[in-house]
Amino acid sequence: MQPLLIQNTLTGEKEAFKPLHAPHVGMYVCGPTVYSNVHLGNVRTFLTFDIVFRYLTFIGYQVRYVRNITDVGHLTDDGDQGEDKVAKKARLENLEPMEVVQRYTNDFHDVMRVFNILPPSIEPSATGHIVEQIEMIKAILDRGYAYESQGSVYFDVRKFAADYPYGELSGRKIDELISATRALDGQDEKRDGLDFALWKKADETHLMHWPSPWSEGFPGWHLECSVMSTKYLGERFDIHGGGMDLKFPHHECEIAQNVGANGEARPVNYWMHGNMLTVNGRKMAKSEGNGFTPEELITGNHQLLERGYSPMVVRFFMLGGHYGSTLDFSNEALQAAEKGYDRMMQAVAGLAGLTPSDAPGEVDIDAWRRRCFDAMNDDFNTPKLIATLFEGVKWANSAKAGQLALDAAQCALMQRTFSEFAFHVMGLDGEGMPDTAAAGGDNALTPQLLDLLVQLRSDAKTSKDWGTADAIRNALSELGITIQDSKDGSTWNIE
RNA sequence: GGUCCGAUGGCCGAGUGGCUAGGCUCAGCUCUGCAAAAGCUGCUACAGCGGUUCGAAUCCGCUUCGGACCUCCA
Repeated sequence: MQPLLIQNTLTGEKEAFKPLHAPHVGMYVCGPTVYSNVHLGNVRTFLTFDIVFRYLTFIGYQVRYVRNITDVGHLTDDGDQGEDKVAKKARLENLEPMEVVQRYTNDFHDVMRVFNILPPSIEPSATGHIVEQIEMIKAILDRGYAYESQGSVYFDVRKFAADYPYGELSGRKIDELISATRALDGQDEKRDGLDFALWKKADETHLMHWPSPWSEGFPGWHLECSVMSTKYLGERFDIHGGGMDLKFPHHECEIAQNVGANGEARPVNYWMHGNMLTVNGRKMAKSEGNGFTPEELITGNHQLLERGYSPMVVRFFMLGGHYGSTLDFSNEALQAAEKGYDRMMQAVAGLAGLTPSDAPGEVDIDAWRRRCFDAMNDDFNTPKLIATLFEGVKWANSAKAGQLALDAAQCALMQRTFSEFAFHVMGLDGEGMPDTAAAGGDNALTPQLLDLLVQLRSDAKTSKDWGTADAIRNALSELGITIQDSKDGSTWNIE
């Protein structure tokens, strides 16, 4: 097994990854709240953990990857006046709440598919686990870390903090939090401003509600993740992921709930947080109005976008930065990524048709391959991996130009390495490659027709009929097909 | 206000004490019927000021600027 290091946000250290029950790994990632379309920032987080999932699987772990769908329970405001986001949307759009949920769940799945983000092993929904959530509230009540108040149940943070560490993950201190919550009034149900809801009593206008021992109501904001991670991964599991902005209060509350319910002191061994996608240095968020949807990105139909970009280019762009750093979006950066991506795909395609040298190879492909592993083993460092792969791109191109010797074994190992790291681990789908581009076209005859045209042009070149040769090249160019000449003949490429 | 993080060449973006990624852009060259592609070469940076060290982008301190979280947020 590869010696993998993971930046653990719980400890702040980069630690050697040791699963509780190797080769099995349990991973939980906070999924989307399905009350609106996902934007590109959301996509980045799910991409981050897609890479984690893919790489762990690639190096031989059997991963149970749980990613939830939040379809109830997030309040729009703090305090008692809060309204469920799903219910609010339903009211605004005049829909059944579950209709809203279904619509945006479908949208989410579509987006994930477009970006080649793999589905998780289990995708549980909050509304499907109301019974379990009620059970966990009972357990927390039984252990004395929650109290009922007018039909609602709140987590007693101070009581909990007296027995267990609270704020460990986010580096918060209880006393500092107190002063920060001074502005929140009108919360007379709570004993303390720090307390958070486990169960909320629903008023008459609330659309989504369930019976419980305390009231007809709905579960609190953070409870579902505690419940579903425990149910499918156990009271203690390996990796919990999510966006940086969920660290506090969401993940802190999750830990408190888990510990409060069963006393297991360390429910999660490795906490991982993906950083934000920014636009002009600011976090992309719905409330900022600077977010765009994947569809807008692809079509280019948004004021921030000069034109559209393909999903794989966007994927490649995002992997060009480390998940733990903020990544700034710009048209310039996207266009640079697009060129780099195309160049890599071309080189990989060229590798397949390369004639190996009889002479022994001149570069150390084994060492290069090892450095690919090293990059990923260093906390999933995809930018480093990409840089390493580009060294291979250069060699492949040099070999094709007859300037570098690569023997048969080396060619094979390079192809295998690109296949594994570029396509398998990074999940690029090779859409820019001639074969697949043509296969994805409308007509299976396309490659043959193009081969024919290229052959005609080559014949014209041989007879020095430059007019015909250039006419064919120009005509194809207008159709978005480029012709590349080399010593071994000409090749075509769509787009 | 509190907590935390960041500041790298024209742009993006890795890199935690000496070996000084990578992509894009730009200039020159090679190849080419021309072009494109590709290859080669060049442009060699670490916000500022101090300090530690034989040696710092990398460690420490201060300053300036930016960001995230503290309220739903990937």
